[in-house]
Amino acid sequence: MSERRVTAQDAVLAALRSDILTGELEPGDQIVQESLAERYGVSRVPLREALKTLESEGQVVYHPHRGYFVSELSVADLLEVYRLRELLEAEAIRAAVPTLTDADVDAVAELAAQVEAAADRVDVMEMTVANRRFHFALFDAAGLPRLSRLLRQLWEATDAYRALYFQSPGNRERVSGEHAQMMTALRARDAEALVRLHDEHRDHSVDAVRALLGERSP
Amino acid sequence: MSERRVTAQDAVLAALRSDILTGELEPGDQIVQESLAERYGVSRVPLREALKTLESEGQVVYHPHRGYFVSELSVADLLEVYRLRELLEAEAIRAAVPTLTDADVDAVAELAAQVEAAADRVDVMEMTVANRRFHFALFDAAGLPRLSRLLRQLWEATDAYRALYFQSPGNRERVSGEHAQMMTALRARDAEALVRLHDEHRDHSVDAVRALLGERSP
DNA sequence: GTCACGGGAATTGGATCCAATCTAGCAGAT
DNA sequence: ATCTGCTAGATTGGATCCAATTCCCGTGAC
Repeated sequence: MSERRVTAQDAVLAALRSDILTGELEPGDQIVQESLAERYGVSRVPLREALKTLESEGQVVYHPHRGYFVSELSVADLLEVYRLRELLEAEAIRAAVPTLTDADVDAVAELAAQVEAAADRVDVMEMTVANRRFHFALFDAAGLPRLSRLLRQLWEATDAYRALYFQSPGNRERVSGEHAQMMTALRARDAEALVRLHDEHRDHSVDAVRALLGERSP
Repeated sequence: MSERRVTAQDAVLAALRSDILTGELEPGDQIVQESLAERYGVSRVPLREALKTLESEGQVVYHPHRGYFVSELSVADLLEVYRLRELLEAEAIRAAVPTLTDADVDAVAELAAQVEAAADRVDVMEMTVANRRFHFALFDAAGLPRLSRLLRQLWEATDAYRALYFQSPGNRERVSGEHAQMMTALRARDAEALVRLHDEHRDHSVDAVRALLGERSP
């Protein structure tokens, strides 16, 4: 994972994620391999390998002999993602909090500051990335790599909507405030409070994303 | 999923799973694409696509320019898999039980009978397959497709060891007995009892698999 | 007007070929 | 003896080409 990105399939995978996240590729779109490969400047082989990993994450769906399509997230699917996140993130936080040193907590605080800085600059893309680093710093600290991986899959499934969520100034402000509360609980090593704050934090975003989904496909 | 298997990559994927399950490909082995492709009678392209999906399931690990290797399951990883299964299966069962009709319960009972029949015939491979159908009939009834998919991934990660578990006559007998108890709880629509039985059921297999792992890599 | 049925274009699936990278083994220096 | 640097072989990564399947659209029968 941390190996330097050299292969074309990795570059293509990153490009695909970005295109899905920015809406360049919209839910329901067929992915025409020939044209996309040309756009990325590679052949179809590495593109297809990247698509296979996106398929297993549920970001695209595959129909043999018909091709890959950007997944359409239904409301039911969205709610399921958040329900599973609730379950798994609580587990991660409870496992992580007791193991964190003061230095670790400071590092997490630094990441929270980066999220806020991006919010102030109204850099939505950077905020999305920083926000993810902040939350996963906590999750990864649990030392349960499989759990981390499952959570990454679930987060990626709703990446497109999270970026939209950060578009609104009100949401950006709320996120910063909630992160600050979470840091307080974290410094107090109060795992249960942190879980509760995390749940509220997530509930706010699910409400917003659900509203977005509703207007898009009524 | 349920589309008929026509493409070579699907066939190769099934073949790879089977080879890993039977130990034809052992943990730690490098997968030499050329020779494996030849053995399966296909070119390297569909093989590589199948490997990509196994990679995302954690069945194989991938190092750029070095290749794919069959994953080695550490004790820590094993315990993590079972810990996550405990969490997610409880959720699935609680969601599923209230929705099941009498006909559904009968269908599950039929699957339990198939497991027992395979056990009596000492058909380990068939027992593995039937056992999986039995448990997932329950999980899938929750109507949470993402949850089902995560559980499939977790089960697949330990498939190789489950087959070993069924090798022992004692284990086969215990499994049948525990399934019977679970059916009783299911008929009573007692989700909590079912969750508890499921946990015990799982604990037994984790103990056995842990013992296997221990003697293999001390 | 609707439906069934070709037939050709578009698209995907897979095979083969070449380039890039890694690995193993040897030669030589220290 | 050990370490370093190099070369040759093996292996993977990617591009191109051909085959197989699907899709789209026009034609004709009713």
